[in-house]
Amino acid sequence: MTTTEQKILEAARQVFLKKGMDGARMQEIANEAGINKALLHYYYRSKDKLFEAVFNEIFTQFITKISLVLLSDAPVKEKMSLFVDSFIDKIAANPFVPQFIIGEINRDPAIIKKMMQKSGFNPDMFVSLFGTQFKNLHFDVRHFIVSLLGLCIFPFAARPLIENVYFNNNSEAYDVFLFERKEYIKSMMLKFMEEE
Amino acid sequence: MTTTEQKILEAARQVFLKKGMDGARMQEIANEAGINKALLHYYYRSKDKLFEAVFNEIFTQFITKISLVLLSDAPVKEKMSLFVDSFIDKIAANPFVPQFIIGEINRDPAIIKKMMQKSGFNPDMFVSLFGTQFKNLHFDVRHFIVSLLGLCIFPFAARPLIENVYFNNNSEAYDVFLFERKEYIKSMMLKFMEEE
DNA sequence: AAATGGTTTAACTAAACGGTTAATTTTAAT
DNA sequence: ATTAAAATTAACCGTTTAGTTAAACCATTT
Repeated sequence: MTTTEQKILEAARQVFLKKGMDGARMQEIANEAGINKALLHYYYRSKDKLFEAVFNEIFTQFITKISLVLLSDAPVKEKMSLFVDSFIDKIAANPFVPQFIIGEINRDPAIIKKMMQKSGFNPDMFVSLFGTQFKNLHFDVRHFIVSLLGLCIFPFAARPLIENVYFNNNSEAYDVFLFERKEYIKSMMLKFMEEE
Repeated sequence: MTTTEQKILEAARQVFLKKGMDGARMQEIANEAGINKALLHYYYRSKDKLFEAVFNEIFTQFITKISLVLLSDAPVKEKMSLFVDSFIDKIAANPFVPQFIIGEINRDPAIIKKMMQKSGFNPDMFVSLFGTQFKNLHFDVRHFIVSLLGLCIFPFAARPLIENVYFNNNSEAYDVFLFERKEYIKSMMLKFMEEE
């Protein structure tokens, strides 16, 4: 059984994910949840508050996914492979998430601080933990992680464009491309990480 | 001397770039241009038309930049280096462009077709021309280009987040990071392209 | 100097928006 | 069964929004 509050959050999640804060309408969220608009304000006082709840949920989930694998103590190459596989699977299951997060942190950069402390993540944690794991390599940890994220996220965020240019808007063909992508990224990074 | 029409387009460009279609307000564009709001409708009938003009300008400029280097007949490794350097410089001079394009093509994927034909670019052109240039390598052209774009664009699109997590919101430090990025991407791709 | 026609403005309109209110229904405790 | 609290709704409110209108401006032409 799902409570009304959950139904609202789920509906808000769907609408906000697709349309973003600026494009979303309270009425549409209410319709999606199958309730009256006033009920949104009953449970979440304002559009801002409702959005914050949705963003927090999505952001926390996202950053948790990123950190879980990376904070494990597997060997770096193996860790990288694990990350690519699980991360791309995760995005494939929630394809709107990357573009949503990217859009909203650019709309309101201040939201990051708020979410970081709310979700209990400490920026230092990332730097130090990733750092100690990777320090034996001559790679720059930050560039390495940013590269990994960019390689995984970009094909989802820019999907409509790439799908048009390279796949003639064939959606199934693009799904195949996204599936192949895991192996491509892994082989690319492994070669880069080779010591010769 | 700049005409009112140009002033409007320039103002609209600034506002749309920062806030996107949904977040932009005609009044703000009018203020930015130092004119009356009705004048916007005099030159560009509607918000949609004005946005289309702005998007077309930005998109055409963007895709032209991408294609110019890639369509040259330089050797692939050299071409890749040229591309990374010039592309990152271009984005650094227009940091809002990537996020803007990504956001808007997701909001309205249909806009891509419209822009493609308006700007005279033919999708086939990319596939075939890139293809013939790269076909001697065992690399998948599409994955290769998507990787290159992701590596270059992502640090700009996700700047607020990365700047917070890795640079404690030190903007100058992040500019250095972006500058370093050119060399990092090039060395990464060169190693990947090596035949052993 | 009167008329013309493109340009610009202030004032206005209608619709959409986020949010409120007051009343009604449902739920749960006594 | 009665009552209080929680949940839900319809109607409404004030504001904001894109877009319109009619008149004023201003340089050229007649």
